[in-house]
Amino acid sequence: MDTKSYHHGNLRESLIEMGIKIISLEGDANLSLRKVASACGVSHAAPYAHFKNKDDLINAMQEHVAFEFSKALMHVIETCSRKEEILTYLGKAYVIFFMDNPHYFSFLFSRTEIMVDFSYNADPTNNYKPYEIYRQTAIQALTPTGISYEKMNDIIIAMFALVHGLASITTMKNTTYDEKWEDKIETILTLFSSGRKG
Amino acid sequence: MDTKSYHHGNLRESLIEMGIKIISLEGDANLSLRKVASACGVSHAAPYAHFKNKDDLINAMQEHVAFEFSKALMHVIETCSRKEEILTYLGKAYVIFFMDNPHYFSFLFSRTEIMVDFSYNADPTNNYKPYEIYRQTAIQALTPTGISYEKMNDIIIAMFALVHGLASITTMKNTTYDEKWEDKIETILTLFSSGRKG
DNA sequence: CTCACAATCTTTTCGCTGTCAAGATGGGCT
DNA sequence: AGCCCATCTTGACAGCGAAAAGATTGTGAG
Repeated sequence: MDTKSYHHGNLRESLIEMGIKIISLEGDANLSLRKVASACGVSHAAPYAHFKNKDDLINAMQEHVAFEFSKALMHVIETCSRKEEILTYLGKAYVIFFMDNPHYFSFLFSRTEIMVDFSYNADPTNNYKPYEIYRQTAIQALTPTGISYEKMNDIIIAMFALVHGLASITTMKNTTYDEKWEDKIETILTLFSSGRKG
Repeated sequence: MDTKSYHHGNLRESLIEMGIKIISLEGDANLSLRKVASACGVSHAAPYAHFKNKDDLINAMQEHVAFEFSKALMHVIETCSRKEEILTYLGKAYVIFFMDNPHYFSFLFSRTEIMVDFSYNADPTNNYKPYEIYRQTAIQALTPTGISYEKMNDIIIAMFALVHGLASITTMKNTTYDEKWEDKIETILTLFSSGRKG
């Protein structure tokens, strides 16, 4: 905060937040270490006291955004009153998070961290990973139906792919859709499960 | 071909193909005009005789890959003998195209060209655009079911999002899945329609 | 045939970038 | 009080996209 002192005092956090701000406004292509440093009122090499290199800063930024994302998902899970439609609301929150910040999508999912793990021996402690959140919620929602574990696993992957695909498409550069399209998300998300019921 | 002559003779096409080769091997982050030029045995400014700037070359590369992609999809449509499962096979081809070349996915769908157009007044001449190919195939496949136009439209968007989401997930950096996971794609793709039937 | 033109390619230069090395600063512990 | 060392600055270097200016050569008009 004290812009005059030689030592910034909170540079590491400031760099992360400023970097995310730039990403959200201009996208990853326009992110440079020197620009972030300058925006923090600091010389171009100052970041190297806190991060090994540019990729190291980007990883920290990604963790920060991923945590915000998981918070948005968890909030829906914890406050949803109609548990029978929780997968629809969770999916809608998933899509809307990225519609609000389109640049976050490619930023989050094109980096080194494992955001999705479909392998049989996936780490169950990946609690903050989007697919793991969706998967555990879906298991709770689908278990009462008595579907076999194998089939439930496939269904969850399919529903997650549908949600993730909608997020990918709606955040694509120059993808066009009507204004009321956002209202359609819920309808589209329910198609899978309603189709399975009827 | 003649590496000694002052004039390359086929530089424009060579730059496009070499650029795509670099993308497929190293991803877009490692693509530079100078590297492409050097790989073509030409000075670093030579590309400017054929392309306005780097983005112009990238657009040409994207068109080239998009055409290859549409060819792969059209080939499935034209050679599919079991028309009742054409949407499954089309979706599988969609996913496998990008599994074979993971770097193509973000490259194709993060650029300026409109690859997906969900608006009501979408240009119907976008025949080579992936969503338009999928949509027209789906209309032919679903029309006999007698579903309303409105609902069919939503269903097609949902199925396309599922397919596109699978492609996005399977090509994500560091996404892990078992070897036999590729065999599961077909199963997962059929879940939507089989759920709707049963 | 020749010769000038225009397309193509090279060289040079510029500002920006990531990264590293060396030095300056000053908060906090002994 | 004085030293240490994390933090920050300055300066340098190679690689990048881009533009300007000059070199080369295929080609078509005469």
